[in-house]
Amino acid sequence: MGARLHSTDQVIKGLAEVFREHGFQGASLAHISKATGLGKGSLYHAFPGGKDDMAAAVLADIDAWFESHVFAPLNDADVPASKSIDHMLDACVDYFHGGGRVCLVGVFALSDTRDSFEDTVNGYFHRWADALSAALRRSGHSRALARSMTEDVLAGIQGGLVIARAFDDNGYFEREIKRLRARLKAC
Amino acid sequence: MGARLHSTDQVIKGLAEVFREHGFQGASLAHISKATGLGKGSLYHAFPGGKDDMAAAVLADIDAWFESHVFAPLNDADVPASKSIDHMLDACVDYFHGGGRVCLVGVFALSDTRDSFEDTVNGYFHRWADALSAALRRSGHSRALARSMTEDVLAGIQGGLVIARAFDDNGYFEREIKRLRARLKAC
DNA sequence: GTCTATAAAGCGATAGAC
DNA sequence: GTCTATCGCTTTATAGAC
Repeated sequence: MGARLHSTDQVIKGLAEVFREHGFQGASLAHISKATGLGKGSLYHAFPGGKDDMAAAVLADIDAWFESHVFAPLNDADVPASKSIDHMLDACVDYFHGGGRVCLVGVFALSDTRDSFEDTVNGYFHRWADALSAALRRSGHSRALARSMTEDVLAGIQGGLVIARAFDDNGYFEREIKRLRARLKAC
Repeated sequence: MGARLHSTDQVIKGLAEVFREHGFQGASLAHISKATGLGKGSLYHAFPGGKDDMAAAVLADIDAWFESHVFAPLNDADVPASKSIDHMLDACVDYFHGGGRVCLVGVFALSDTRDSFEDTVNGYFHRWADALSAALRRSGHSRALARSMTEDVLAGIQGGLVIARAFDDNGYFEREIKRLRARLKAC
């Protein structure tokens, strides 16, 4: 039973949990009501647009977290690039619970839900890529190499999450992060 | 609508298309009926267990394709390891339409559908990992390095598919394959 | 702001004619 | 083997009391 946590933030956390577990289509209002502790009436009062509004709110929450915890440090010229990159990988391990939590943006990217949230999904990965590329350029890499490494790292993170979940093995994700860290240092 | 392609193989191809596009939950019998050209009665005659049976048939079809086109060559000691690995990457670009087609096994791994098909999902990636590791060992790498490279490659492929779809950019996947190919050669 | 009751539509699945 | 008609249930969403 949802432990009646009705602050806006807690509701969004509950929503995120349901969408991550069941995907957009599988997240029924019955599941959502149970996870948030709110009845349908309350949910539609808070999110007049229904599930679409709820998912948009969750995505905006995720986006804001990554913006402040990951993208901003990467873009900050006052932070040493190597430090902000290390911090990015630490933040990923934390955020994705060492591989036990899927990336909702990635899940949406793979589903037909993608069409409804195309700009948000696109923007999330785009800003991540731009920020990491900027940090890599600050650490002396060419534009082309920075871009290539960035693409490789984003794929490694998302793929690590997919396979960690397929194997139900968080270690898989953590080893992938370790490999990415080494590769980013070595270049 | 569906161009009345009622051979078993064509039906399974239609099913696969629907599951890839909409996921398991989003693949309604209406969609499935349209894509296969078969009515509900015919579908339940062919798949008495309903959607679960249909998805299982699709997964078995995918599994068989990879087994014969990818895993078997990788395991074949008579084929030079470098050749079977190159062939694996070519097969992936072909099969996933250069990044425009998602990996249904990966999609299922991320969804709560995973629980229903746990063994199949697990087995698919496990046999892939074992086959690639075997090829890498034949090409002279230590057990540990072969395993690490294998994990990195599988993550790169799956992650490349996720982000290529997020950006709607097949080039992303193809560049990731190129990077993996270079890394596998360089080691 | 939260709830219950209810509407209207779509769902997976089945029955039975052909 | 394929179809149509139908069942029973769940779905999203709304209305209205409190």
